[in-house]
Amino acid sequence: MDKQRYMISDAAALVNVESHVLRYWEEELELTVPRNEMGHRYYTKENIEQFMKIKEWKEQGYQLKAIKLLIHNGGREDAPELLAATAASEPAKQTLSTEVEDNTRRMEQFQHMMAQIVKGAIAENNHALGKEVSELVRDYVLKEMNYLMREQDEAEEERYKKLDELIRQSLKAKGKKEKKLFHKKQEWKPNEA
DNA sequence: CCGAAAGAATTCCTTTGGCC
DNA sequence: GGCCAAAGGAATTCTTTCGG
Repeated sequence: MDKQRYMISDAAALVNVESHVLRYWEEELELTVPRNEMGHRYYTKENIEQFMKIKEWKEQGYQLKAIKLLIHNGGREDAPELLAATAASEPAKQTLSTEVEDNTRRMEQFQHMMAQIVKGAIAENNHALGKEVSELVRDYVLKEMNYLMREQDEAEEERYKKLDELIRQSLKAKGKKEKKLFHKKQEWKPNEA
């Protein structure tokens, strides 16, 4: 099967970008573009489609790092959603109803995302991706842990407040009782030397 | 709000190799 | 040898993000 080969100028024209952009993307996204006998790049239809997809993602606002992840994730259909979910994690925090539902749902999303990412990384057996994924996961874990721990801290603080309040009330009640007893003792007051 | 820093994209320049 | 196309790297510009 002889595939049609395009020169960089042709490919650039087809993708509707400049040739240096193709070289730049190739380098930044760690793409493998075949070379001919002269060492010149040549592009197949698949390559061009890939670059078209990259351009589309760029236009949707994805950064090259994210696109790199998408590409090495095998162009999964749900990959953009994964990234979008990561990017939107902050505002999403404010829209949920109760704390319990919030935490449960977040943990589920977190677990789901972790599973998807790790699955992708293993499937690809790609070290570079592994590094990228670990960085992504690390950041996400830190954020999540920070958020959950802060919530936990607040809950604990609230508990301590209540406990403190109870102790105060208890002491107050006890104090009144003792005062009563004291007064009783005073009333009783036996003769002393 | 502004400046610094970082990332992305572009421009410019030099070198190389094929072809006439 | 001159021309053209392409590679590659350095420098520059533009855009976005972040901290004070």
